[in-house]
Amino acid sequence: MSQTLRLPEILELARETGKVAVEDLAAHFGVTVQTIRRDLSELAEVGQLDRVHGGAVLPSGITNLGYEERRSLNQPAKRALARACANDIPAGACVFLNIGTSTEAVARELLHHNDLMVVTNNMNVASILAPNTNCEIIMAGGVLRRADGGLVGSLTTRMIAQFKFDYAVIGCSALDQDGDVLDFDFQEVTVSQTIIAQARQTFLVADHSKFQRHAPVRITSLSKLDRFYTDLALVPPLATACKTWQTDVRLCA
Amino acid sequence: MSQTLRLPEILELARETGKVAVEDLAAHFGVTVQTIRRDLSELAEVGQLDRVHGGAVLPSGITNLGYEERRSLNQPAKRALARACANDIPAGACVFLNIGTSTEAVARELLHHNDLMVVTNNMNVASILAPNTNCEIIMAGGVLRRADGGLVGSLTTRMIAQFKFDYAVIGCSALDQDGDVLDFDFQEVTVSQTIIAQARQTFLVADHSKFQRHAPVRITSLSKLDRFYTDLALVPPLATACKTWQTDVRLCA
DNA sequence: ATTAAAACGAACATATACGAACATATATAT
DNA sequence: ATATATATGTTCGTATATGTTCGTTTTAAT
Repeated sequence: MSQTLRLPEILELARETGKVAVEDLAAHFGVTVQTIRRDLSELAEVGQLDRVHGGAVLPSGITNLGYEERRSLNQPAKRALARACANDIPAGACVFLNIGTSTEAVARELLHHNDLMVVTNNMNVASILAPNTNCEIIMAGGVLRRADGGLVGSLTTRMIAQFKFDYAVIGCSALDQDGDVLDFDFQEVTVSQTIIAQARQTFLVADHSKFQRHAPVRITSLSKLDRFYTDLALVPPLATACKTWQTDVRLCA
Repeated sequence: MSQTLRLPEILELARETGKVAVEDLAAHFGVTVQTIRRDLSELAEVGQLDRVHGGAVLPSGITNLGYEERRSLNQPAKRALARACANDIPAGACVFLNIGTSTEAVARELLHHNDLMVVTNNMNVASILAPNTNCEIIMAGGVLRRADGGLVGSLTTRMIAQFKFDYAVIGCSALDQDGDVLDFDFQEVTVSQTIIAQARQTFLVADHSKFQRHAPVRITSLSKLDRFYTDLALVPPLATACKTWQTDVRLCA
C-alpha cells in the first residue's frame, strides 16, 4: 500500500477516536513505525493532525481545511509584501481579503491590528484571523472549492455586492507584461470583479513569479487598481504605464 | 506544554463525572501515578482542569460549557444518534446542517455518503465534510462566531432563504418537557427558524442531557418537526404528545 | 495540637520515541 | 530496457517521556 492510500485512512481512524498511536498504525498497515512517523509528520505539517509523543491527536480549535502549501507561506518575499500591505491598512477599516496564498499571508500580518472588519471568501483567512478577537470576521457564502478553501459562485458574488469596503486586497494567478491581471478560474474572476467594484481602494499583492505564469481569464488591469505590492522592479514599459495610470507600485524587500 | 496521547482522554473522563482520581487514571492507562500527576499538572497549567489532592476537577462551572467541552460530552450517544440520522438521508439529497456539536457528529457520519449537496452555516461541518469529494459543500455567509465556528446574523438568514432543502438537520441547546426546542443565542434562533421554513423535512438531533438544561429563546416546538433522534425514552406525557403531533421519535442505542 | 497515612514534587536513571542519514525496494518516465 | 523519482526499511545518536526514590506537604483522625 502506498502512502497516498494510508494518509486518508489514518485521518479517518483519528476522527473516530480522536487519536492514533504510532505503534497501532504500524501494525494496522504492516509497515515500520518510521514510515508511520513520516505519515504523521506530513499530516501535522498540513495541520490535519497535531503530533504528540507516541502518536497524533485531532487538532483542537476551529476549522482546518487541508492545504498543502502551508510551509511555502513562510517565504520571506511573500511575507514582506504582506507586511507592507497590512501596514497600510488602518485600524477601524473594513477590508476584503479574497482567495490565494498571498492574501492569507496578509491575514497573518493583520493578526495584531485592532478594530478591523474583515470580509472574506477564503476559509483559511477566517481560521488564520480567528485568534484576533479585535477583528470582526464575516464570511461570504458560496460553493466550497476544496483545493484552496475558497468560496466561489453566484452566491458569493451576490453576497459581496451587499458590502462596501474601504480596502480590497486581492491576489491573482498570473500577470501579463501589459498590466493585465489574470486568473485560472472563471468563477473566481467574477467574484474578484465584484470585489473591485465594491471597494474604495483595491490593492493587488503578487510577487514577481506571477509575471512568469500565464492564465486564461482576465480579471482587470493594473490601470484600474490603486496599489500593487510586489518584490521586483517591473519591466520599464510597464513601470511607466503604471505611472500614467497612477497605480502606486510598491517594491518590498 | 508537551503533549501526550492521554491528555484528551483524561479531559473526556473528567467531563463525564466532573472529576478524576490519580490512582484511577494510573490504573486505567497502566502507568505510574507520577506520570498521571505530570499530566494533570499540564492540564491544570492550561486551565483545563483544577488540581485537587488525589486528582483533578473541572474548572468551576461559572459559564456555559465551552465548545470543546460540549464536543466531548456524551460522545458515544451522540454518535449513535448521528449515525441513525445519517442513515435516513438518501444519496442525492440536499441537506442543511446547522450549528452545534450534534450536527457536526452527523457530518462525520455523512463522510461516506454519495452525491450529497450540503449547505451549512458551521465552519466545522465544512471542514469535517471536505474530505468527502462526492459531496458539494455550500457555506452560508455571515458573521463568524469564534466560540464554535458558527455563522450567524441577517446575512446568514438571507442566504438560507434562497434555498429549499430536502432535509434540515438541526441541534439545540435545551429541550423543555412540553416539547419546546430552545437555544441560548437569539441570532442563532432566527437562523434556525429560517432553516425550518425552507426545509421539506426537519430532523432534530439531541441527546437526553438537553432535557436537563435550560435556555432562554424558543426556536420551535417538537410538534412542528418531522423527526426527533434521541437516546432515552421521553417522559410519557411528551411521548403521547409526539404521537398526536405525528412527530417521529427515534430512540437510538 | 499531634500523628500517621496518603499524596505531592523534585531529582535522577532508564526506557522509549524521535528524526536524520543512508540503503533498498518500488513506481514512473524516457 | 534503463534511468529517475518516490516510497519504505534500517541504523544510530539525540530528545523526550516514564519509572523510581526520597524528602516534604497535605489530609484526616485522634
